[in-house]
Amino acid sequence: MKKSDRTRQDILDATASSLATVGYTATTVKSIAETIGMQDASIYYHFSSKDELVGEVLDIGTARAVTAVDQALAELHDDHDPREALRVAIIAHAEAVLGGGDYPRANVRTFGQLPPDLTHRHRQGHRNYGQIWTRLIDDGVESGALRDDLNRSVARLIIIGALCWAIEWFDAGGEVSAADVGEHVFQMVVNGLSVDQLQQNAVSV
Amino acid sequence: MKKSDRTRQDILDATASSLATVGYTATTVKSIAETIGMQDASIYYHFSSKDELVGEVLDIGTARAVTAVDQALAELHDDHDPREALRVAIIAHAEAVLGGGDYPRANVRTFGQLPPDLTHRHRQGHRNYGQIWTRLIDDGVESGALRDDLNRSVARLIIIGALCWAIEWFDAGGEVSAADVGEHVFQMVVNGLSVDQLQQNAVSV
DNA sequence: GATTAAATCTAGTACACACTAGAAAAGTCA
DNA sequence: TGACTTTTCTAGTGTGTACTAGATTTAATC
Repeated sequence: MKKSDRTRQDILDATASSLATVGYTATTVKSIAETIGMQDASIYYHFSSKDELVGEVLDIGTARAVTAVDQALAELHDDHDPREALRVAIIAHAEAVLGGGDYPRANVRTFGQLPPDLTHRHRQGHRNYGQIWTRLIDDGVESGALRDDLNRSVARLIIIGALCWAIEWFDAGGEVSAADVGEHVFQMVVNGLSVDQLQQNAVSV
Repeated sequence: MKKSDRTRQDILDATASSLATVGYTATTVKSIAETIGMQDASIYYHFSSKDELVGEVLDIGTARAVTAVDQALAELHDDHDPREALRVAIIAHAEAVLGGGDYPRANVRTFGQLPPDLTHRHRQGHRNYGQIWTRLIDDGVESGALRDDLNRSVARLIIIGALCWAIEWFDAGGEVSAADVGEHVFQMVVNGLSVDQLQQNAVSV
C-alpha cells in the first residue's frame, strides 16, 4: 500500500513538472516514466489513462490556486479596502502560478491545448475560481471604490489574463519576483499607468 | 503558374484557420488537405513540410499585426498625447488578434505550443513587435504622462499579455466587440479601475 | 492534336504514441 | 521458508502522424 502511494505521487509530480514546462502534447507517458526511472507500461498500474493522470494533476493545480487566494484573503482585516482585497488576491495568484509549484503552473500552461474531454472536465473548476474574482470586483464597485462604467466580466478576464499570460515570459531566476509581477498588475489595473492629479500631489508632498 | 498560386493560398488560409481554432497539434496535414478537398500528399507539392507551412502562416500573422498597429499610429496627429498613442495601438492590436483574420489569431493561439524550431524562428518577429510597445511606453514615461515608478518591460508584457490571453475567452459573436476589449484594457492599465479624485471630479462636473 | 510541364493522386514507409497481456520480480506476512 | 499479493517489466498491438515515390491526371504550349 505504501509503495503504491509513493510511486503514484512521483508520477503525479513528474507529470505536473512536464506539463508546466513543455505542455500537454510533449508530455508523453514514456517521458514521464523515464523521469522517475520506470517503464511506460508501469504507469498504467496506477492510472488508467494519460488523460486521467493529467486530469488529476490539473485538479490539484486548481485546488492549490484557489487555496492560495482564499488563504490570502482570509488574512485581511475585516474592514479592509476592497482594493486591498484585490491586491492581495492578485499577488497570491501571481505567486501560486509563477513562483509556486508545478501544479498550478501546469494548469495555466496547458490551457488551450487540452483535448475537449479534459477541457470540459475542468470547466466547473475554472468557473468556481472565476467567481472569487467576480465577488472581489463586485465588492469594489458596489462600495464605490472601483469604477462602474466598465464591463465587470471583461475587467475580471483582463486581470486574470494578464496574470496567466505572464507564465509565457516570466523568468523564475530573474530580478523580478512573482510578487513583483502581481504588484505591477495591481498598480496598473487599479491605479493605472497614467500620472494623474492625485498621484502628482502624492509625489510632491 | 496561376493554379499553383491559388492552391497555395488556399492551403495557407486553411492552415491559418485551423491553427487559430484548434491549435498546432490538432492541425494535421490531413485535416488541412480535407478542408480544401485534396489528398494530404498533395500539400507537399506546395510546401516541403508541415512546419514550413505553419511558419509561413505565422510570418504572415505577425506582419499583419505589425501593419495594423503601425497604420493606426500613423493616423495620429503629430502632437498627440502619448496616452492616446497607447490607446490606439492597444485597440488596433485587439482588433487584429480578436476581430481580424485567422493569421494573427493563429499566432497568439499557437504561442507556447510550437516545436522549438518554430519558436526560435519567430523570436525575432516577436522582438520587433515588442519594440513598438517599448517605444510607446518610453515616450509616455519620458513625456511625464506615464508613471516612472514601474518596470517598463514588465508593464509592456502585462499589456500584451492581457490582450493575447483575451483570445481564450473572447466571443466573436457576443455583445462585446474586439475594440471594446481594447478600450477596456486601455482604461484599466492607463486610467485604472480605481475611483480617484480626478475621476470623481470629472463625474461631478 | 501532340508534346511537354504542372499538379494531384494512389499507395505506401517509418515512427511515435497511448495502451494491453501476461510473465517476472519485489514485497508482505504466516 | 513458503504462500500470497503487489508492483514492475518485457514484448507486443493498433492507430495516427508526417512524409515519400512513382503513376496518373490535368493544364499549357506549339
